[in-house]
Amino acid sequence: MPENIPDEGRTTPATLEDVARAAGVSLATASRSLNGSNRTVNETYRTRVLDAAARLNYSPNLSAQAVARGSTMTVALVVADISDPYFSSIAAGVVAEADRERMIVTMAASERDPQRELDIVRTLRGQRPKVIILAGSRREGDPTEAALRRELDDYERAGGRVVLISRNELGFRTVTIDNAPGAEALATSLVGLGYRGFAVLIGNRELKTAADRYEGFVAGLAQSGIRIDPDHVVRSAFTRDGGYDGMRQLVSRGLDDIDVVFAVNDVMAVGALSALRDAGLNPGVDVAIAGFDDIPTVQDVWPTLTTVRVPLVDVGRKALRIALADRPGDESPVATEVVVRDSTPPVR
Amino acid sequence: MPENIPDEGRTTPATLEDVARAAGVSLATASRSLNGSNRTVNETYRTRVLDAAARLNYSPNLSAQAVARGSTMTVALVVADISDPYFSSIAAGVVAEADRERMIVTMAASERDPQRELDIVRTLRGQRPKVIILAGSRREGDPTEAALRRELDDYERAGGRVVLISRNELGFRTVTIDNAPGAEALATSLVGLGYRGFAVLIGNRELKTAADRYEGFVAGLAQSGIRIDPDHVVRSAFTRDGGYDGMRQLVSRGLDDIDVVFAVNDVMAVGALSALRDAGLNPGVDVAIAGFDDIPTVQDVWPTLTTVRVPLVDVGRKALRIALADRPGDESPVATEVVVRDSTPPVR
DNA sequence: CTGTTAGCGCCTTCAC
DNA sequence: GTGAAGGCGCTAACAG
Repeated sequence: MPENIPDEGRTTPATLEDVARAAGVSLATASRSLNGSNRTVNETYRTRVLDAAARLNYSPNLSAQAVARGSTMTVALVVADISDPYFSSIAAGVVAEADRERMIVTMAASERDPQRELDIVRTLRGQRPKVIILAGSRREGDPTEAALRRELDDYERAGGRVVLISRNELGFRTVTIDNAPGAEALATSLVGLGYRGFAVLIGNRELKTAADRYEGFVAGLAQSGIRIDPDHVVRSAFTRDGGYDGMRQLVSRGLDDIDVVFAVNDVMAVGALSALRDAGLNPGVDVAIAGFDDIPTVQDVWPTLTTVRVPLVDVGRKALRIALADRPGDESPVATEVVVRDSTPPVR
Repeated sequence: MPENIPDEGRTTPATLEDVARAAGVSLATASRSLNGSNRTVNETYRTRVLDAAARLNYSPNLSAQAVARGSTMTVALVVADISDPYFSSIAAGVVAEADRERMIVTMAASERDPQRELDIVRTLRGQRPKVIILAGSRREGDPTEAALRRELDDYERAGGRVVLISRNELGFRTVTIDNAPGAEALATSLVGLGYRGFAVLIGNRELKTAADRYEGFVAGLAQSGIRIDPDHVVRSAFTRDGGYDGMRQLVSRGLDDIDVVFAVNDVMAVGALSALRDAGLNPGVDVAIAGFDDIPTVQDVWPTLTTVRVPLVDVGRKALRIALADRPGDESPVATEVVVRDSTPPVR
C-alpha cells in the first residue's frame, strides 16, 4: 500500500518479543512477568523483564491481548445525547468506575432514535465489549424493540453483559430509578404546599421514563383526590427546547386553572422557565414550576428549581458495577428524593 | 482457567472462517468481499459471502482486524470533566464526527490533574488509537509537561495523530480558540455599555485558557485607558463552585468600585450569579456579570448571561477533522463572538 | 479473480 | 520455573 506519509523516523512500538529478547528470556516468561497469572516466575527474571519493558517503554497491545484472550476490557456506553447533562453525568460515573476497574469505555450517541440505537448496538458487536450499557431512549411500542432484544440476547449468549438504565423493559440487568415513586412524592409535596391546579409537560410520552414519571405524578395527585385536566398535559420534545415550546403552548392556551407546572425532566423545566419569562410572566410567582433529575444547573437558575433528585453519577457507577457482578445481585432501585426550592413557594 | 460461569448455551460469534466455509469460498475471498480493497471479486462469490455473513450474523472482530492491519480506527478523547458542559459539548462533536468516519471513540477523564492526564496518555498507548485528542487542563509551568510532550512525540512517531484543543502549547495539531480576541472584544463591548469598574474571576490562573482570556480582557480595557485593580482579580477553581466562591470573596471585600464582573468561563459566571443572589444582591442590577463559552444553560439563567460564544460542538468536530487531514492544514482559530444579554444592561 | 500461506502481537497449553 | 509451539481472527503478499 502506497503510503504518502514519510515513514522515515517512524517508530514501531516495542513488542513483547522485543522485551523478551532485551531481557534474555523467552516470550512466555516475558508474558508471564508482565501480565501472567499469579507469580509463577523467578524473581530475577521477573525484574529483568520489568526493567527491559520500562527501558523500551513497552505497552502491551490491547487488541492483540483481546484476540489472544478472546475477550476485551471495554465497556460500551450508548446514550441519547452526550451534551445533555443527564447523560453526561451518567457517563462521568461510568468512566470513573471503569477507571477503577482498568477498563476502557467507548461512547456512542443514539440521538434519541431507536433505529439508530439498534444500529449502534449492532456495530458495537465488532468491539466485543465485555459490557454494553444502554442509557435512555427506550420507548413504548417501539417497533425495533424486538430486534434490539434479539441483538442483546445474542450478545449476552456470547458472554457479554448488558445493563439498561432506568427501567427494566427487556429483561436484562438494570439500574432502575425510582421514577414513579419520586414523581408521586413530588406530587404530594406540591399538594402539601397548597397547589391545586396542575399541568404537566410530559415530553415524549412514548419514552418510558417520561411515562413513568407522569403516571407517578398522577397517582400522587390522586391520593389527594386531585385529577389533572387532560388539556393541561402537553407533549413536546424531551429536551430544553421541548420544555420551552410546551410551556409556550400552555401560556397561549391560558394559565387560568394552572398554578404549577411539572416538567418530567429538568432540562425541560429550565426551558419552561425561560418560556414563562419570555411571555412576560414571573416563574415561581405567576406560576410555579417543578422538574425531575436535579441536574447541576437547576441550582443556578432563578428561581432555583424544585425537583426530584436522581444521583446521576452514582447511577453510572452502579451500572458498571452491576454489569461486573458475578450474579445479577443488587438491583434495588436507586432512590430519588424531592428537593423543594424557590420555584414552588408555599401557596398564599 | 476455571470459569465459574456456565458455558452451556454459550455462543461464540461467527468468525470469518465460518462465513467462508458457509459460502464455500476461501478465507481470503470472504475477507475481500466483506472488507477487502476495491472490488476485485466475482459478483457471484461476493453475494454468496454476503449472504452467508448475514445468515450467520457475522460481525468482524475489530481487535483482530487491528492486529492484522497494524492499526485501529479509534480516537481517544481525554477531557478534564465529562459532566462539565464545556467538555461534554466538545465530546458530542467528536463523537458525531467519529460516527461519520466510522471510528470508535474512547473516553477518559483527567479530572483537571496534569499528572493524571499524563498517566492516561500513557495507558492510552495500549489502545494504539489512530488519534488522541486532548481537551483542557494544560497549565503554565506544569512540571509534567515535558514528560507529556515526550509521550505524545513518541506516539506521533509511531504514526498517531494528536490534536490539542484550545492553545497550541506543545507543537501539535491544535484547534485554537480565539480566547484572547474574544475576551478583548468583550471588554470593548462592556466599556461601550458604560462599564468602568471591572473585576475578574480568573479561575485557576495557571490554566492557559484562563490566562489567555484574562490577558485579552485586560488588553481590551487598556485600549480605553482602563486598568483593572489587582485586588479585583480573584483566583479560585475553574468550576461552578469556584465562581461562587470567587464572587463571595468579592462581595465580602465590598463591591464599591465594581460594576461588572467578568468570569473567565460560563460555569464560573453562573456560580457567581448564584453567589450574588445568595448575598442578597441583584445580578445585572447591583452588579453586572459576563462569562465566556456560551454554554447552553446561560440562556436559561436569570438574568441571561452576556458571554463570548465558542462553537463547542464544532470545536469537537474540527478536532477530529484536523487529526485526520493528510497535512496539518487549516489551523485557523475558531472564531468567537460576543453575545450581549441581560446580565450586562447598559449603564444608567 | 481466487486460494494458499505467512504473519500481526499476544496468551497458553504442553513438554522439559 | 521455563521455553517451544500452536492458536486467537483477520489481512496481505504471493503464487496460480
